[in-house]
Amino acid sequence: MAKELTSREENYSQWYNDLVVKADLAENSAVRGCMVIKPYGYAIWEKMHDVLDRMFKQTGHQNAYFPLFIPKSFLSREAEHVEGFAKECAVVTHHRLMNDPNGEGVVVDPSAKLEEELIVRPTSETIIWNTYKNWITSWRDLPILVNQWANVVRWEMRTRLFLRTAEFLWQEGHTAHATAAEAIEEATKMVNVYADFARNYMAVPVIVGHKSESERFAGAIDTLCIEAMMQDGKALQAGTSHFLGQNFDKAFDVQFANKEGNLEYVWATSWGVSTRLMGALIMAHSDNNGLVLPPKLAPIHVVMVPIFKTEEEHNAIVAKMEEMKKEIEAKGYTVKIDDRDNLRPGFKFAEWELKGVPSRIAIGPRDLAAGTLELARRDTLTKETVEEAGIGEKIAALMDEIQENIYKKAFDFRESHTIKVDTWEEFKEKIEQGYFLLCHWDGTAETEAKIQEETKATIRCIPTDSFVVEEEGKCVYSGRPSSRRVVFAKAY
RNA sequence: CGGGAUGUAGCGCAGUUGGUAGCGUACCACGUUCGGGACGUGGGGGUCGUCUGUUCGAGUCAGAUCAUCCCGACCA
Repeated sequence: MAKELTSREENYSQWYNDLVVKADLAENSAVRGCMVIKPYGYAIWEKMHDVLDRMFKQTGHQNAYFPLFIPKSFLSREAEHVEGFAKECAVVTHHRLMNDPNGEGVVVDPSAKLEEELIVRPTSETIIWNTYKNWITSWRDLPILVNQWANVVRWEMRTRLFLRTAEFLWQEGHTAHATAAEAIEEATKMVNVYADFARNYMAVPVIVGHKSESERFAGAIDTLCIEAMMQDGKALQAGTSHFLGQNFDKAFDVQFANKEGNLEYVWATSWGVSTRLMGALIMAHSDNNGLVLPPKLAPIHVVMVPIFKTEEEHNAIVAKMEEMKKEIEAKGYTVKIDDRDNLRPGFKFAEWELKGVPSRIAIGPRDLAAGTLELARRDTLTKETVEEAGIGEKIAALMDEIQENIYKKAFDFRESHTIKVDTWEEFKEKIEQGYFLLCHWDGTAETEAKIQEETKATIRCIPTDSFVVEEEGKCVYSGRPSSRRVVFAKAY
C-alpha cells in the first residue's frame, strides 16, 4: 500500500507508487489489478487523447467502435495470435444471475450458459477483421484507415499501476491496404506519430526501432516501437506499430478485386498506445516533490495562491488574480485560483507541486502594493519576483521554456546512461547500473535468450532513427559477426 | 502459478499471556493564525478482509478463502 505523504521528512524515494496515489492520479480499485483514475489524472489522459486524436485525423484516420466481446472462435483463427493471448483472457460464460435458492444473495443461473463463450477483448484484431471482411470487396474500398478508442482486458499474473493493469484504456488503429509497401509505410508513419507525440508533448525522448522476433506482437510480421528510458535507467515500451502482413485477413478471408479483376488478400497494420503512457510520463519526470508535468499535457498550467490575513486583503488580491487569469487564459493556458481559506500558503504550494502544475503565482499584500508577483516553476523549483505587467506573455514564454527544459533534462539523462559496449564483462557491469547498451548481436534468438537469462536484459529494439549504428563488429555475447548495434536494457 | 510479507477509521499504524478497540493524520465546529506543509479546545467516524472452527468469551488461536505488496515465470 502507498504511504501517506504528510511529512516533509518522509522519504519519497518510492516516487512512483506513492506519488500516483497521493497526486490524485489513480488508486487501486476493489477489482483485481484494475485502477480507478481520479479526475485530475483522467484530465491528463484526456489531454493525451485529444492530441493523439488530432494527429490521427491529420494522417487521414477516422474513429470507429467495435464490440467489447469477441466470440472465442474468432480469437483462435490466427494461430500465433491466440497463443500469445490465450493465457490472459477474461471469459464470459453466462448471461444471467438468479436469486440463490438458499437465500444467500445471487448466484449464476446455470440455465443461462452461453452457447459459445465470449472473450473480453485483449485487443481487437480478430473482431475487426471479421468486420472488415464485409467492408472490403474492391480495390476502391482501400485503404481502410480506422482507429478505435477503447478499453481492453488482459488478465496478467502480476499487475503494476499504469504499466500493467488488468484493464486499461488505449487506442488501436487497424488499417487495410492493397499492397505490402503501402502497409509498411503506414506502420512506419504511425510509429513516427508516436515518437513525435512522446518527444514534443510528453517531453520524453524515445528510440524508434524494430522489435526482435521474440518480442514481436503475436501475429505480426514486424513490430515497430518507441522505447523510453525511465529515471532508474530501465526501458519502457511506450507504443507499438505492427505490420501484420496478410496473417489476419487470410484468417478471416478478406479479399478484394484488384484493378485487373483478380482476387487478392489485403495487407494489414495495427498500432496502439495506452494509459501506460501515463506511467511513462510519471516515471520519466517526477521528483521527490511529486509529479512534473510538461505544459502541453498539464490540465492546469498556472496555480495562483493568494497570501492574506484579512478579508479585505483576500478580496483585493483575488480580484487582481481574476484580472490576470483572464489575461493568461487569453494566451491559451489554464489557470486555477486556489483561494481556499482553511489552508495556509505553504500547504497549497506543496500540494500543487505534488500534482505537477508547471508554474505558480503567489501574491500577497506587499506584491499588491508594489505591482509585483512571485512566479515559481515546478521543473526547477525556483522562484522569482516579477512585475505583473505583461503576465500573459511571461507565462507563455515560461511554458515553452519549461516544456523544452523537461525534455532536455530527460534527454541528457538518457544520453548519459547510454553507452557502446563491446565486451561481455562490461555488458554485465553496465546493465546492472541502469544503462541502455548499444552492442553488436549475432541476430539469433538463442543468443538473445541466453543474454536475458544471465542478465535480465532484453533487446529493446533494433533502432531505425538516429541511433542506427551500421558498422561491422562482433556479437557481445557469442563473438559471431554482426553488422549493426542494437539496444539492450532492462525493461518494465 | 512458485517463494516471502501484509490486511484493524479516508490514509498511516499500535493492540501484551484471548475479556468486547486505540494513536497519529485527515474530517466537522469555534477561536487564534496565514510570504514554504500552523496551533488550541471540543466533536463525529470502525461488520477488526471474508468464511468456518476452538472457547463461557476471538482483533488476538486454528483452518480455508479473497485481496494487496515484494521477488521469480508471463506480458503493453
